[in-house]
Amino acid sequence: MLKVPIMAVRLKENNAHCELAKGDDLGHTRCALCGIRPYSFCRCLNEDELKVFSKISSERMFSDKQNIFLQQEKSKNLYNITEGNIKIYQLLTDGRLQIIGFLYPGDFFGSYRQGKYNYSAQAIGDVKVCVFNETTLNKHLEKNPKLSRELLNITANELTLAQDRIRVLGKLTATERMANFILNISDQRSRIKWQDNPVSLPMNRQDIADYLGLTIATVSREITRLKTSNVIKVLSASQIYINDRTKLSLLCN
Amino acid sequence: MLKVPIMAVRLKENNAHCELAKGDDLGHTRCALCGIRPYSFCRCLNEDELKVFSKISSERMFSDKQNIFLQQEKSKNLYNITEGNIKIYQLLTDGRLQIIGFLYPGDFFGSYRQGKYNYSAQAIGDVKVCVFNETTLNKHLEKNPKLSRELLNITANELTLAQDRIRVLGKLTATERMANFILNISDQRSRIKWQDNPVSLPMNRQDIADYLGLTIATVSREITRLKTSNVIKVLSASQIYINDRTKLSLLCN
DNA sequence: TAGAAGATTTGATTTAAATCAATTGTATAA
DNA sequence: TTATACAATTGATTTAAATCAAATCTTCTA
Repeated sequence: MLKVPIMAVRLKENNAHCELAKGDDLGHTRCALCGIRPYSFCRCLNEDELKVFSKISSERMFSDKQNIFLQQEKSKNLYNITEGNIKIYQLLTDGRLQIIGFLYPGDFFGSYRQGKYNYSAQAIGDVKVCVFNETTLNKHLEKNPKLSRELLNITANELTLAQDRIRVLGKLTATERMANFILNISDQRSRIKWQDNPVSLPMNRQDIADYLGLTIATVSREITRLKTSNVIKVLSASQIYINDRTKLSLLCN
Repeated sequence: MLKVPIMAVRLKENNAHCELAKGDDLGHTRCALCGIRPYSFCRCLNEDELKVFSKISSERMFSDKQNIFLQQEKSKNLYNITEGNIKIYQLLTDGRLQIIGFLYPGDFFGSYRQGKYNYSAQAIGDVKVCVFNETTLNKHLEKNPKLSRELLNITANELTLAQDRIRVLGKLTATERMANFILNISDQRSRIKWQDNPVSLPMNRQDIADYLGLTIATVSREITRLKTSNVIKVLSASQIYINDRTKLSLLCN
């Protein structure tokens, strides 16, 4: 594989100068009003605990392509998405980029190793997140075993998803990866009760390529193949209608 | 990628008819004598808690190529390795196989989703494991927040390692994957205070290939390349001496 | 110790996906 | 509406790794 230094330029690692969301002064009521809670780790908390939780967290907004944090930074915060999508990615020294995951409302992120984040995180479109100071949240976990259990369950589940991705990147063909991707997006959307067909893709073709370990040209060709074989309809670049879910499932492996 | 049905035969999914390890009747003292505890999730327990822990767990032995469990099985147990190595893997419908990870003494495994294991687990050589009934362990976690926290930390760390593997399989060349692999094995060994140079590889070339998303021929060629460029010495098929760790690190990416 | 079986290496050739290079499609602003 | 920039598609060619196929090297057993 040729290592193109040009790729290093592709991603502007602009520092996050985000603004506080409106209504943050009413912090203790924020969680009570949060619509994504049923799909988030804080769902295990009761009303009183939620009031405390509102106080130890704050809300921030980011706009398209803004970085929430970078991989090399000292990890100070943990995050929970309340609105929009983010991508988490690792950047190689020569500019190659691997997208580890696309995250949705309710997803918790900010995992670290030896005090540094294990990936960079960047907003795709407008994003709202809940921010927790790592130390504060850790202290809170000591006092609140329910929350530790919930986080353990969520993290263990994330791990199984990461393991599935290892299989996809290690063994599947371009066609299989693409089929998998579309079905996963659809499943993810239905999990949080969003329309699962057609699916809208918040990310562009380059992102899909960087996620699937392919190139933009291959992604485009595979989408065309799925279209030609009537498995999907491409309503617009970012709107995909699944015509034949059974056929799509069969293509997954 | 051609899908060879022959490969389905490669792996005999022999059911695990394992024997109880000697001394299991002395259950309550087993943990106290366990040498791998400092590297295992049970390290957070005090002496009294360990006695209880010895009682809710049992020890089992497996020999080379025996399956501890299969992916499609209902998950009933969780495991901790006390001796030897195991591989966890996912099998595709057409026989292709992806090794998710090689596990070492101290490693905890048996993660599941919707009541089924997320991978199959097989012994590489002789193996001793600690077995926990899932329900029993979960009840124990309720009573023991320290243990939940410890498991959370361990699982979160596993997740970061899985994310690194996603990068490796998504973006690295065969040479880079091989270099990474050797360094990772060396690091893993030094973490549990084993000799980190030369490293002995418990797995064969086919396993390495299935782990790195390559073929046996490519793995062999890459090892030859590293040998020819004096980065490593191949003492025997399974004994690799790292001649130049700096060069090896540079090859990683 | 011979020889059989299996594991590993190495060589020749093919191929899936990458790369390079236009071209077409789609927003945004003048 | 038309230019402009950017995103996505498509075509031609290259290439890294797979596949196919021997040839060695190990290990085990008779």
